Amino acid sequence: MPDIISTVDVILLTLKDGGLQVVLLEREHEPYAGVLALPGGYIHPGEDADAEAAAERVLRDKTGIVSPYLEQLATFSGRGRDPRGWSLSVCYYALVPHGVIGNAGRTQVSLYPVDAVRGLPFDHARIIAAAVERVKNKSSYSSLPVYLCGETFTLPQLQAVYETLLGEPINKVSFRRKIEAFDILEPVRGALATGGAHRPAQLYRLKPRYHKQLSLTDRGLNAG
Amino acid sequence: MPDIISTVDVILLTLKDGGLQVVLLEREHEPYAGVLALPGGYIHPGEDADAEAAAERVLRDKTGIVSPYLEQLATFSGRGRDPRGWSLSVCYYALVPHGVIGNAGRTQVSLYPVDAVRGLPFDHARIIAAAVERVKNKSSYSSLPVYLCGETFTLPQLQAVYETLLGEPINKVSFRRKIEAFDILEPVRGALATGGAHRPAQLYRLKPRYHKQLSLTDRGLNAG
DNA sequence: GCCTGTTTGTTTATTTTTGCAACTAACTTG
DNA sequence: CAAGTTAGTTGCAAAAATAAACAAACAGGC
Repeated sequence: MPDIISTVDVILLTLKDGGLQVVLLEREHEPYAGVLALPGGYIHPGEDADAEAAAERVLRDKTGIVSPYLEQLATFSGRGRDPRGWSLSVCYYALVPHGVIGNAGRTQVSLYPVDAVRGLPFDHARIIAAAVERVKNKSSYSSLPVYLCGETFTLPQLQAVYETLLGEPINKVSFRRKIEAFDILEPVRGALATGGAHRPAQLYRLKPRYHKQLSLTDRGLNAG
Repeated sequence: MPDIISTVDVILLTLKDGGLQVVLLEREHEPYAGVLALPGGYIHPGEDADAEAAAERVLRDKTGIVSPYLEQLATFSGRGRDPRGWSLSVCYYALVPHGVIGNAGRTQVSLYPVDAVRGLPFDHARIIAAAVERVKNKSSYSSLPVYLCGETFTLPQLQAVYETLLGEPINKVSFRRKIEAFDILEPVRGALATGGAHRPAQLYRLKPRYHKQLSLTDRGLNAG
């Protein structure tokens, strides 16, 4: 019986230049050596407690990044994915503010707009599409997008993040009502003075207990 | 490097006696031979196009059931799950009307209330809990529960299904509005005459094009 | 046969939520 | 210090969800 190639892949997403971007790395080994692909690697049963640990290891080793939010996306498998044979990849997606990429990065960590990636090996294009759909979908009823913001941020900034993810404008007061209902943010003393020639906005940060936990709404963050 | 045990498991759920029940089978082989567990088995790379095909095969071979709705739940993996070593199970959940269990069943196919399962091997209890949570969660904003109903059903019946899944009563007109908005049902000529000493209810069935496709709402099917 | 009980399905009214627009606040720049 | 700009709030109208009341359609008993 032929063996199964067991790997993990990480879809590391961030928001930059008004759109979702994904981290791609040049593959070191065959197949597709030198080609841009998702960070991934074999599961090391001796080293990894489980697949999520493997994903964390791969992400850390290949990009130097430790993401506060890492969630299993799905497992992609089958005969045709990998020229080496029947393969299985447990995929995880991570969301980070784009500031941490490049700072903490060790090798060449480059970002690519998710709509513009082409020529990816394996089924990585499909995997990215699935991750993007999941993020957009989850953004419509949860606090997920806060993981794309930095340590502190203003409500208008957060609203802009939601709007780019959802692809439509949101009513200001509806948005603030929903975020308030999540009850996951706390104001930081000291407003955002950033060179704006206008009233400074209040800075917020995630309440400590929500650092790794999402908040959901049963009504949805609708457009407006 | 030690090898990885790659399997699939199927959480086959149905609604019976006012609650979710799961199909468990006595394991044929070690470890835990003779113990009740989820239907599962090794992935056969030579035979299975992908993990979902493996899940369909396992379900068919072990229970005789082909489920119209089968969705990947998640992959559970790690060192401690299986006494044989580092293992990985891609899990799928299926929803069927409880009528098809036992009819199509070949061997001893038994149902157990999901709240009352105890002493399961591996991490099957956790897997079932995850599946139940997924089903309940998805029921709050989708047409998923129709897969628990038979070929035809009345709106009050469907509402009862939703209410047991969500664990709370739903307002009648709100419910009908939401279902209407899904636009997935069509009336069947001829009302439900079942021995009720009351007005008979209209029978509905899934529109053909929705036989395998969910319909979502962005507002949620709230309680009432 | 007709009254009663029961459940279905619809209509009407009330409350809640949402969306919009106008408003005030607070800052920078000229 | 006036003008411009964005932040944040308030009040109101439109829409939607909920609740209650109602009407329809059957079975069963008298």
